[in-house]
Parts: sequence; C-alpha cells; structure tokens
Amino acid sequence: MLDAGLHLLADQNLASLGVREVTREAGLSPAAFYRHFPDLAALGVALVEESLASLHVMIRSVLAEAGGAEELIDRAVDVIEQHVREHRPHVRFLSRERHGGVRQVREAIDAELGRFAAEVGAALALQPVSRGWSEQDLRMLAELYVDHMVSTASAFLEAQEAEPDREERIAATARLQLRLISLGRRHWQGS
Amino acid sequence: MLDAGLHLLADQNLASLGVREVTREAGLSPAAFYRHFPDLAALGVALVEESLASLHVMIRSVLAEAGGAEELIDRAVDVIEQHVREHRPHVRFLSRERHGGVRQVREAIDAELGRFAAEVGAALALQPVSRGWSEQDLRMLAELYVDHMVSTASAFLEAQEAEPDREERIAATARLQLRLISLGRRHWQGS
DNA sequence: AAGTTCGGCAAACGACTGTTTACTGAATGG
DNA sequence: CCATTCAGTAAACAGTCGTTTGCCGAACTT
Repeated sequence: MLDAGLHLLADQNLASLGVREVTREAGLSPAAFYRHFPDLAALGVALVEESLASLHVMIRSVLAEAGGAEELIDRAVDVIEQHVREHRPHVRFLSRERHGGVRQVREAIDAELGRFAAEVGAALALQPVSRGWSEQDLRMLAELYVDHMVSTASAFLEAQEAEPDREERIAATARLQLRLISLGRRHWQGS
Repeated sequence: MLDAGLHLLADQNLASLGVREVTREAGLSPAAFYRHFPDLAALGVALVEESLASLHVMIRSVLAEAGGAEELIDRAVDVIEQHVREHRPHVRFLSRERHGGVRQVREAIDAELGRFAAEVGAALALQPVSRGWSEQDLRMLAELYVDHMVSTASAFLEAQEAEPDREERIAATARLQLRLISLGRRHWQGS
C-alpha cells in the first residue's frame, strides 16, 4: 500500500490522492485501505517516516567522514547526488510535501529536519574550526547547511528527470557554494 | 476568479483544486470558469505571474539599496519579512507549488527564479567586492542568495501562522547566515 | 479443538465531480 | 440602430468519490 501510494505520488500531490486510487494501484478493494489507515494523511505520515529513515543514514554517512574541507565537500555533494538517484520517489515526496497542503505531513517533515539540524550542529561543534563558536552560531550554521542540502537535493531531483547534462553543473555549483560557506566559517569572529 | 482560487489555495493544493470549488467561492456558475481558462493549470500559471510581479518589485527594492554590508543585510531581511506579511497568500502559493504536482506551474516558477538569479548576479557584479570574480562564481553566489531568500521566506511564512515569537528568531538567524556568506565573499580567491 | 484476531471482499449510499450544450442579457462598435 | 462579442446562466451527462456494512477465510492463541 505504501509502495502504491509512493508510486502514485510521482506526478501527483498527496492532497489530491484518493483512497480508491491507492487501493486500485495496490490491487486491493477500497475497503481494505481502512484496515491499515484511518486517513490519507496517516498514509502520508507513514511515508514521511519511511523516507526519513534513509535520509538519516545519508546524513550520518556525510558527518562521519574525516579529512580536509575540500574532500569533505566533494564527498558530501556526491552522497547527496547518489542518494537522490537511489531514492528518487522518497526524495520527491519529501520535497513536494514539505510545503504541501497537508498540515500533519508538513509538520512531521519540518520536525525531522529540525532534528537533523541539531545533529549536524552537534557534529560541527566537534570540529576544530568551531572553537569559540556560541551555540546560537553553531545552530545557525547547521541550519544553513541543512537548507543548502535540501535545495541541492531538489535541484538534483528536477535535473535528473530532464537532461543529465545539468546534473554536473548543479554539483559544481553546490561545491562552490559549500566552499564559500566554509571560507566564511574560517573567518567568523562570533556574533 | 483569481482571488477566489488564491483564497482556496490557503490550505489546499493546486492539484487538488476543483473547478466547481473555485466558481462556488467566486459566486459564479461552473460554466463561467471556462470563459476565462481552459484548465485549472492555466489558472495556476496566471497566479504565478500575479505573484511574481510583487516579488520583482521586492528584489529590486533590495538591490537598489546602497550602504555598508551590515545595513544592507538588515534591510534585506526586513524587506523579506515585510513582503511575506503583506503578500502571504501569494508567497504561500509560490512556496507550495514550486515543487508541486503541476508541471506547467513548477516550470513557470523555476524559470522566473532563474531570471531573478540572473538579475541578482548582474547587481553583484557592480559591487566593488566582486572585483576579479568569474562569471560562474557570480552566478553561483547569486543562486546561493536566491535560495537563501526562498528558504527564509518559507520560514517566515510558517512562523507567522504560528507564534510570532519565532519570527524574530528567524530574522536573526537569516542575518547571521548572510553575514557568514558575506564573510566568505570577502575572502574568496576565485575557483 | 475452539475462539479470536487479521486482512481481505462485494455492494451499496448519497454526494460531488468536469464538461458540454443551448440560452440570455448587456455592452461594445461600426 | 443593428450586429457582434462578452460574460454570465441552468440543466444535464456519465463518472468517480469516500465511507460503511456485513460477510468470509486463514492464521494464530490457548
């Protein structure tokens, strides 16, 4: 059922999805839906959890890397690109419903992204570059990184469905932007 | 009719909007819709144009400002916050349909955001800080600014519908992030 | 072996949907 | 002053929708 919904949401919106549509795609009867979910919103929330599990893995994989700033940036962008390629339906779902019409789903996604930002912030605090940074500054930097990751993932998403030519340009731009942010980090003097 | 649609889209999705729904809200008969639009997608595109007109004014108002980096940042964040406050329905529509389920609308929004980035890039090229910057670097910076503006606007959007307490925290975070980017700019040595 | 939960079905309910058709009054233009 | 466009209407079409109900077999528990 989750798979059927995810497949339908490839070129559709959660708010415009229908119970019958999902069950038809899943090869079940309409009544079967209510055995598993009370609402379509509930199915949406379940999809959020499913999608975020893989995202969590990805973020940890980026944070766990060690090495110079340059290699870390290259690795991060590569991981994002590969993740979008391998979990396109999930990523598209998150990107589409993050500001979508179903409040419950929106809030679930935002809460989890906030948790990601906290995790990133904790990891940043351990890096030597962050010596002397206030907690507020760390949090602001973490949010900047998460927002940038989301933007980059969305850009990859739309690029991979069109010409794969633009894919490398997006990666190059993302790397430059991360380099610029990293540069600002090194010269930061606190707020 | 446009106003009726925009009002409906406050807590709904363009893809889940109905012809009858719109005409009912507008106080017209269902058939009247087809006098003005062939599709609901067409109404969406019309709303994109309407929404982007005010955005254009806002961007120019930010770019036209002169002064030190600090004052410029403060002014930019204030303008964004005020713009979201005064055009909440339009901004919400753009934020929601930017990655929404209607291809035509998505592409219209992205094309226009690209034009905004070009405009910002041209303005950045005129600033003394950008001496020696390649065109690619300027473009990359412009896109970073536009993406940051979009993220900040979305954050304001959701904050203003909840506690207005978070509003000032978002503004503060956005200002810090812009300061960090500005710092990276000053120490950039080309790609 | 008996009972209970689980996941599934067909059928039915009224309500709502997009779109077309034929018709109407007002404004506009020559 | 007549013709034409414009912006609206009511009515009807065949579908689709969400949800509830009663029923059923299989699987698990005890």
